[in-house]
Amino acid sequence: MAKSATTTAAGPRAPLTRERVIAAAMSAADEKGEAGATMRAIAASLGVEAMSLYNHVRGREDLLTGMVDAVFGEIDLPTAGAEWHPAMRERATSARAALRRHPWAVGLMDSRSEPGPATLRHHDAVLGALRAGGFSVAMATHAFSLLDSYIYGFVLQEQSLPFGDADELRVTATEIVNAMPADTYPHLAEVATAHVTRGGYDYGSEFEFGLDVILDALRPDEV
Amino acid sequence: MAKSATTTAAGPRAPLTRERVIAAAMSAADEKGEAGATMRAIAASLGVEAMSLYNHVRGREDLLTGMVDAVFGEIDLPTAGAEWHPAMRERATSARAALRRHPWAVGLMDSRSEPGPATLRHHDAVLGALRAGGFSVAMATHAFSLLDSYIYGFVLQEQSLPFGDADELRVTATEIVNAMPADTYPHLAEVATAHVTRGGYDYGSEFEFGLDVILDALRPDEV
DNA sequence: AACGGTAGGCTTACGCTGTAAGTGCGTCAA
DNA sequence: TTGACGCACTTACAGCGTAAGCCTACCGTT
Repeated sequence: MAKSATTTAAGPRAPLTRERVIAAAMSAADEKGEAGATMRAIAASLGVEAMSLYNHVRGREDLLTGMVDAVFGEIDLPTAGAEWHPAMRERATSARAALRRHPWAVGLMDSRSEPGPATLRHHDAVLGALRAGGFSVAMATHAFSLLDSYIYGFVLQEQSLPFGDADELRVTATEIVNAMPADTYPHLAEVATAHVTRGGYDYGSEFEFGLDVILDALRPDEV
Repeated sequence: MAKSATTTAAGPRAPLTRERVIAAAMSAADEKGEAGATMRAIAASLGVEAMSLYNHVRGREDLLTGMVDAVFGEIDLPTAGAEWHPAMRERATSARAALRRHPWAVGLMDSRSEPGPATLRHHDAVLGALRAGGFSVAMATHAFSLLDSYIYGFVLQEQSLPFGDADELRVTATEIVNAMPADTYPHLAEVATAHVTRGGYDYGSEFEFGLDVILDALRPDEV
């Protein structure tokens, strides 16, 4: 079908690369969910057959690992000379944004144990910012673990909420208040009622709250 | 094959139920990973054909949702009259233990938006403990979100580490120090070196550190 | 004692998945 | 001009979730 154009001129098809394959897989997963990003679907979006992908990727698992690494590549690195406190704040916000752009990423992380180059670079930069801020090696590890746990966990919760924005929350909360037998889950009902009456609540603002609690509790150790 | 025994006596096969199906699926996933827990494999472990499961479960998605809910059912509820601080501490430990027993659970959570009854009961009890401890509705929500984010995120990280215990960490750290081009990831190298020389570090203790930071930063608001 | 309904197994079949294996073309080096 | 090689292609297969329909053992009624 595309045979006629294949002459001496520059090929009618951009060459496949590992990066292009991973990028196509990410788009497919963003649009149709992780399960929708099949080898055939990814290949089709590149105008190619499924098996051609295997020239650039070891298999599906390798592809998923590459996708996760690419997400880390999208997170802003802490600026070189900046103060650690605002730098960590910005990084956390950027990380959350990247993980929300690619909702499949968090769910993939727990099954991947070999970090890619972008992941390593990112981790190294964060540790560096903390060390430069006066954190000891041990304390930097503590802080890093705590901050990242919070970020990943928050996004995980955020994605499993049955509502997306403030309006949907209001609708959902109303349904809950009406549907619930009133005293089976009294405290959930209390929270739901508060949101129905108050409204305008965005779960996203919870992220700021927790992040500030953690950042204010952390500080470099002077030894 | 099992035909002969089918007489008037009590049936040779325990009746299938949703609970038995979910329990079998959990065992299968614990042993062979989420991907290994196929409908056919689960059915086989119950001495039944795959399609029989559909009499008790709407489909694979429904089954996975039930499994996640069952994991929440394994988490200890905060004791009724206890102080909120130790109660939250115990719940966090119990939650981490349950999520570690079933490594597939965290990865499943982000794709499931309808909480099951055990999940609701659990959430209600935690909110109740905080409210009883003097937290306002808003503050209880903050605290809950922060604590759960930390727990989920920590387990997520824990599971994607390329080592399991202190010994494996030492081996891995040694490999990293030896294999790394020394100055591509200087701060990672620094941390790895510290672990090689010091040793005996268990990542699990990081959990305690972060948990205490958060618990100490939280307190009920007196309004 | 005989009967009809129903619950809950079973079998079959379909489209889709990841991927092993082998084929053939386009390009570049000598 | 020729040889080799990279890379996309085709074919094929086992295993997946599940729709549809069948079959039998049980139970309440008559």
